[in-house]
Amino acid sequence: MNYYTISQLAEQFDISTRTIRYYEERGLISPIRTESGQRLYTKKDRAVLKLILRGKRFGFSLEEIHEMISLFDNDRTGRKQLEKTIAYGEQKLKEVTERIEDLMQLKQEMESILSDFRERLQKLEGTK
Amino acid sequence: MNYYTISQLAEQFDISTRTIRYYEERGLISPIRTESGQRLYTKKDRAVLKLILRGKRFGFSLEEIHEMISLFDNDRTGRKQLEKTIAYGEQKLKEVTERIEDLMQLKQEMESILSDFRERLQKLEGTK
DNA sequence: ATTGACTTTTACGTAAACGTAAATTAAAAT
DNA sequence: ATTTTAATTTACGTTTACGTAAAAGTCAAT
Repeated sequence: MNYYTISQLAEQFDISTRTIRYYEERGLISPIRTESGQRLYTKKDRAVLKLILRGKRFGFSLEEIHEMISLFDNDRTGRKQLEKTIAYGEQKLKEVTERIEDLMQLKQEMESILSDFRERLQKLEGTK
Repeated sequence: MNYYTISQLAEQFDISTRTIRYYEERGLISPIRTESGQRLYTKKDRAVLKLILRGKRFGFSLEEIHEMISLFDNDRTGRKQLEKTIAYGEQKLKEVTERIEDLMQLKQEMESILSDFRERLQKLEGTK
């Protein structure tokens, strides 16, 4: 298993190193360190970063993303903990589903507006 | 046709009046005024506000939303303008489609993680 | 007519999510 | 060995999207 440096990840995702360090400040990602203190990122860290960026694109706050990440990498073994995690996950799943439906409606509207514009353009072309 | 006051809209959408005035500051919404200067919102204004809030839920910035709104209420008649508007709309439509696909993938992943957790819970229940 | 609820503008404050710069140290390249 | 490039921490700055408060005018109800 080999590692990524911070600038490699920054380049891959087209974000700044500051941004990556900021996510670490906020507890979202935890790279290991070399003896001299340099950060090294595993594939898993990379995957987490990808998750963070995806969450951001959907308008989730870093705090929300933080919670969702704990859902993913969490080793909760207790029954109570498991139930809590499942309940939280179900709620988030519901939110995601709602967003999808919402977005699909938006898509519909945009398509109808677009076809309206296209029609107008057709008419203009006709009278040229 | 009758009007809404700012606090009526604020209540309907569960946002502050400050927020609505801020959207106006940014040029996203333009209510008419009474002689004394009070803002009055039409149904159309209400629809625009709804659009803004939806855009926000999807993580669009007010600036992006502004652009998308001009797409909706815009009376562009020139051929060049129409073509530009259509091109912009198609691009946004593509973005929305990508987001939907992205979200559906996220949904899949969450579902699989959840079923994994549920399985674990089952096993725990079994050994009780 | 006056109280109370609502609205307006102006303006300063704030949290989130970084940007940017400085000083220092380490790694990579020549 | 020494330049160049990349990394680290610290810390102050900035933008977006509002919150909050003050001062003053207005509308609605009693």
